[in-house]
Amino acid sequence: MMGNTRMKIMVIDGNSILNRAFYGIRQLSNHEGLPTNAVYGFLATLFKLREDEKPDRTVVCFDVREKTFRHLKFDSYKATRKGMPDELAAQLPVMKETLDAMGVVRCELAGYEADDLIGTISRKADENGDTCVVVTGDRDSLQLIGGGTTVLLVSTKMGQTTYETYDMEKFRERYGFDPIRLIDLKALMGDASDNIPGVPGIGEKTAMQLLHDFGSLEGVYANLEDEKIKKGARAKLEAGAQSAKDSYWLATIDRNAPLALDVANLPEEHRDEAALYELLTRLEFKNFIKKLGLSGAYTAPRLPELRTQRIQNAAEAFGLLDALTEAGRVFAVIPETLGAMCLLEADTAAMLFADDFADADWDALLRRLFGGAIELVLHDAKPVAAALLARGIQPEGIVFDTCLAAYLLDPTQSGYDLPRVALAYCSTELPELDLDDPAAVSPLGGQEQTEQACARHAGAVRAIYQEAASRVEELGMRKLYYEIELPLMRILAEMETVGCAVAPDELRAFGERLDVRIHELIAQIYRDADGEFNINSPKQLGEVLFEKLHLPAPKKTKTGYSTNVDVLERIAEDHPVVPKILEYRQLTKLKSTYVDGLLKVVSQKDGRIHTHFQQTVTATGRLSSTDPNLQNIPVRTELGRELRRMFVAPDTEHVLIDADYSQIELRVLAHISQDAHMIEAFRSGQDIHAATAAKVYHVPLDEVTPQMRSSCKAVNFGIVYGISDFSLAQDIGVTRKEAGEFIRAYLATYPGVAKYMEDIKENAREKGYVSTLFGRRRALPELKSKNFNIRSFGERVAMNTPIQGTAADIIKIAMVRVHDRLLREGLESRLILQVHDELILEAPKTEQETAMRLLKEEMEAAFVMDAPLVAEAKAGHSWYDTK
DNA sequence: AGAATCACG
DNA sequence: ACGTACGTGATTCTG
Repeated sequence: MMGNTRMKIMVIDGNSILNRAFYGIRQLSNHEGLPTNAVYGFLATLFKLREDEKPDRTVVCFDVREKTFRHLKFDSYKATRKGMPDELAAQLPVMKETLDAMGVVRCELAGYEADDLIGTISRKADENGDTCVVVTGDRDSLQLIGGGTTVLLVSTKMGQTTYETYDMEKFRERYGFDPIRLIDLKALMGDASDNIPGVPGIGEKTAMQLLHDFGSLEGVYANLEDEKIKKGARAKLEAGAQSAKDSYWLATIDRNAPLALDVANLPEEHRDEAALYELLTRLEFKNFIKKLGLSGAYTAPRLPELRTQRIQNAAEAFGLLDALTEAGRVFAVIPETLGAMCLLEADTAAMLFADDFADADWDALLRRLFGGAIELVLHDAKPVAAALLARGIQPEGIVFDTCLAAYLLDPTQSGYDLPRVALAYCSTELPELDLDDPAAVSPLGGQEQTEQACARHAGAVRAIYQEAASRVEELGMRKLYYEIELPLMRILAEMETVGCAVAPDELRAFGERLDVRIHELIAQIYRDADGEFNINSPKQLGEVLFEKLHLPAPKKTKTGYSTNVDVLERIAEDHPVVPKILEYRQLTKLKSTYVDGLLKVVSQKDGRIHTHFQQTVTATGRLSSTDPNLQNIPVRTELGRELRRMFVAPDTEHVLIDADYSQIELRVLAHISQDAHMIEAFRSGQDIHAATAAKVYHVPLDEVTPQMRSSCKAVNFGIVYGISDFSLAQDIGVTRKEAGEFIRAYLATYPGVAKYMEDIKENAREKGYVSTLFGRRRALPELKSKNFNIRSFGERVAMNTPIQGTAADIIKIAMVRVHDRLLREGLESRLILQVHDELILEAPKTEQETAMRLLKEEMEAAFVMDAPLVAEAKAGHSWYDTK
């Protein structure tokens, strides 16, 4: 049976591919170069290649890291041979375990490198009449090409992995000689990276020429007197004869390693699904679990079996809710449409669908459920709360939100949807469930499956709750969770529901004005550039500016010329088209992102804009705003600021009230660092940037020039971000050295700040995390990275997060206080927006003065600091008018 | 899907 | 010596 059919065997250089993945990731400065990412990269490569190549068998070869046979002969070789970094080598066991679980054959042999094992396997495969695809990142292996053996070369550039198959033909085309002559080439020119000396003085050019003329190393030495060899080269070849011989031997892959592996009878792959699922779960490689079609069924289920109960009768439903009032916490899964509910208490999950009830009954059921008498635990409650508010139902009784808890416990995750959190907290794979999909809840089909799935989701919410609630306590985040984030969730739901009134006609008119000017600019730009092109395309724009018009190109991105505003401003004087492009950029930004973007999201129902505040996105604890983002409405340029005229009070009986904190982050810095000088500057009510300048320049306050103030303002900002001389120099336009001096002078002025910056880094390194004054945490594994860039980033984050995060905590507290007090005082004013250090209310004019005073008071009293908080409130008909 | 750009604090 | 400020989201182009 064997030997009759040609097998396709894929042989992989495990060390090479793993190393490649590791350094590939490290090249990307904003990626964390964690060794497990390299394992991920390796497996990704393996899966992809097996899909593309469809081999019958796969073998992965590894170096055994001690002495190889080459080391025995050449000490120098051993001394400098590049090994695998220890942290990566530490991943080898788990990787080998994974391969074993997949049923992939592994091959390693003491005293041999992976190269030699691959060479030997490919030779044997060839002898058996099989074909062999060698997968490696190492060009040396190209010498193995021939017979049934081809090489698939893997390379990584800028994090992009590319694959290239080399067969005999391709190699000859590329190199101009046979693959086996690669050895001769190395013998002549050497290889610094592999510490093969070659012939001293012979480089790539000469070596290629020699091989071309004489075919092989032997040929070269047999024809040393040939006239084609120049005198100098001849002398070098004579002197380096022994080195050439040694190098030839060093460069040769051993194809006769004493392998125990029976290449003719490689076993069929048998996957151990349970082990593989467990491993991939531990590694958090969920993609692979999905890709391989594994499921949690292979692990012992962590969640108990639940009974499901379908309720379609109104009396029974109200009875259930009465019973739940007496019971413990109820774990609920409810879609945003409010069209169904799954309520888990003890071991029974009750499932109710709106379609089974009269509208009035369903409404009453929702009111009862959220009436406050039942203690509800939900995952991601805000959308449900907002939907209830939109229906005029007050969402009471939500005592825990597992999504919010998971965010507080680790705010750096990329998302917190229930399946993801369930996997992280209780290794449970949840079935798909879309209760918003009318098909799932229609009486026609799939109901039972939906019930089961829903019960499992509710079960997961309970399991997460049990774990997360205690961890919130353990990490000292009880107040942060129950007194800030959870109440805020409800407030955000209200803000989203209320929305913000807009003036769409004025917005359209503004858009038309922009359009007129944009079209003028397009015509002028085409004329100036002597041709049409897509101005929106940085690629085409770069070609026009820097190739066609020959303007100096000051900077490049990884894909080509940089054409950002910094670059264009530097060359604005050099050609009349540049200022027009700058203006075009500005106007099209305003038009497409703001005018068109905002018009698209004006509600059909009430003509207002309802943003969504994200409470579980940022790593620092700030909110973010989406669909639309109302936290980045232009203000810095006069033209952009015009857009704020479109955000208005709904009628002449109302006003907008806007209050913002003055210098909240610097005040937090002063307080946290306890720097006496900075605290004093704030206490005395001075302009902080001017006061800083007076101290740094040693001049009286009234002699501070605008330039001096401006530089110090830049440093004040830079300090908060974790400054470097280079970036400061870039920002304020001085040399790097001057910027460095400036930072030194600044830190001498505020020694408490200097000490804080050092202390926080050390503290973060020791503990592995930083925290805000209110106990919000952010883990910082980056600080332990060997990669300078990653580590430096970690240090800047360690300096910045406590400041930005504490400021975020403070304004959240202010929001809760403002909201509570408006309620307590029976006012109709409503919070509608938050922009990091700014709160906006919509208020009846009759309440204007009261609300302004209240807003300022609550914001300033949110937290008593040594550098006291100051907030200024202003009122106006539009957001523009509150400046 | 990712890169480039630019809007905000 | 390294490569260069923290945190976001939307739009557009491109492979």
